[in-house]
Amino acid sequence: MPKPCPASVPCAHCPLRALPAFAPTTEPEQVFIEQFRQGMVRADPGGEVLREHAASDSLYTVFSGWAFRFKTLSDGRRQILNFLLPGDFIGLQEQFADGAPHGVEALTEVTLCRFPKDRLWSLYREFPSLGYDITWLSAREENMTDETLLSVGRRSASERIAMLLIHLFRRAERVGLRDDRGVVFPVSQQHVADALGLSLVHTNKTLRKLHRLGLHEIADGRLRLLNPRALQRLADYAERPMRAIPLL
Amino acid sequence: MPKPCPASVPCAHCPLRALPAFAPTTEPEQVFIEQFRQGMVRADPGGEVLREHAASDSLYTVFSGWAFRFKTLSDGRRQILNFLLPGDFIGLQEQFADGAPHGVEALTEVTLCRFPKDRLWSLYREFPSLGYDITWLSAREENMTDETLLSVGRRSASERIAMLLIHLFRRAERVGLRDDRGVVFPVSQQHVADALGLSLVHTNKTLRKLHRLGLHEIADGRLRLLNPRALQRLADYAERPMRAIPLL
DNA sequence: CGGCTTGTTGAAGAGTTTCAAGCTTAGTGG
DNA sequence: CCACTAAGCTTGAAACTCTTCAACAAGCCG
Repeated sequence: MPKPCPASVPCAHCPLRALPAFAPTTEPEQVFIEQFRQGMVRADPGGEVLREHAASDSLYTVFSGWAFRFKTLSDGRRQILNFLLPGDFIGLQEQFADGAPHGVEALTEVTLCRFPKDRLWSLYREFPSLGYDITWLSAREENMTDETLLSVGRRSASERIAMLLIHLFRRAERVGLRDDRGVVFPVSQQHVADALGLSLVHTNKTLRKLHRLGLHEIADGRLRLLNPRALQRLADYAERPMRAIPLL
Repeated sequence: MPKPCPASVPCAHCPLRALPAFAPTTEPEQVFIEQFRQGMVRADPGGEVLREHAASDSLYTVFSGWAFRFKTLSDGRRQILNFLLPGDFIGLQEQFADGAPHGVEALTEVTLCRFPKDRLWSLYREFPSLGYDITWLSAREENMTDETLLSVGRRSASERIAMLLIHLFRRAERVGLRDDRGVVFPVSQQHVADALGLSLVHTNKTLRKLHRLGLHEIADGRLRLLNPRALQRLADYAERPMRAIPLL
């Protein structure tokens, strides 16, 4: 679904790998990844990266931009499962199901590194350490989904929003999306609503309330946490140091 | 936390492996698993298998009985993330986090096969195919959590309950827990409520409503689906053939 | 300029929670 | 053998959070 991308950054010069957020790879690993990769592709804002229920023959790593995973009910109700930022791996759930159990849509322009699904097994065979890394990424993603499930199941609207803002801020910050005006934040209120199981109207009112209380500010596609402490208290969120994670 | 278990079933005679629900393992794989395993342990109903936030040095596969994964907020609100049935793998999320991001509690008496966490990497190195299987199990679990997130975020109380009943029925059936009186169902209404992000009272009323409509019956610790079609329609759930899954 | 998307607000209504109470069953100890 | 207790299930009523409906404002783009 994503279109081919003219330019292609060699793994050796990948700006993501330079970030402290990502665990270092060995030389042979990196060489393998480079030849395993089938070039880069891109998708426009709102474009489909993975169609729900459809089969795909690719796996991806987000190189730049934002996207999200989602599921829909037949009458159109949509649940966003997770937001995808640079470094995130896409398509693993589909690897072991028949037909993508969820869709992936681009939030901004997104560029992706593409990998062949049918050769994943060879990766495990030839580089067990990379297989281990993929499991790691999978477990990490599950942890994030679990946290969201806790939010949606047991937190109030204000608490959910506080949680989401902190969480996305941290994640964006880690991949270098922060400057003195906050972090890039291409997420509409409709997306927030769909991610938290809330209606658009109530999301708007709650967001306004937190803003009025001076907890955060969203302007010009950027998010700033004005009172992180209060947000953390509201969300019942304990900050934990984040480990460096693998990057395929 | 679980206690040692006197008897120990050798993998070669494992009754689970005989079920069509599980993918066959090769002879050398099974030999490896057997020596990788550190015996069997058990936990009583209500007992802790994994303590939330605590470190553990074990991974487990459920051999018999029911358990569940959960997270709690500091004021006690609890969200059940998933139910665990025979064949399910426990502890992978913790492998890559510091401290268990969720707890695991026994619902019935549970027996588990225990594996050493610190040797997981050696499994990938020596038997990449088993590493691949573990990733598979991880992706499958994520799929289940995603489905629950869709339920809790976007389905009404009746729809959620219909979904849960179908899903648990299917899973229990697959591991041989069905007879002519339905499937074993050791789940209290409080558990249903905590799994679906509902209050106990509303769960009760909704459950009664579905029962009054003749959709299901829960009695003597057993669940029977009296009108699976109607339940599926209500839950907007499309039955898909389930693949055989790996068993460690 | 008109059309589209996103954000904003008020009011009414529905679904769900909370409070409060009683019921049944199984287990325990006198 | 029978109180007594504890856990789970059940029900009605009141309160509240969140949704739906409806309308308008602001910004962007062809």
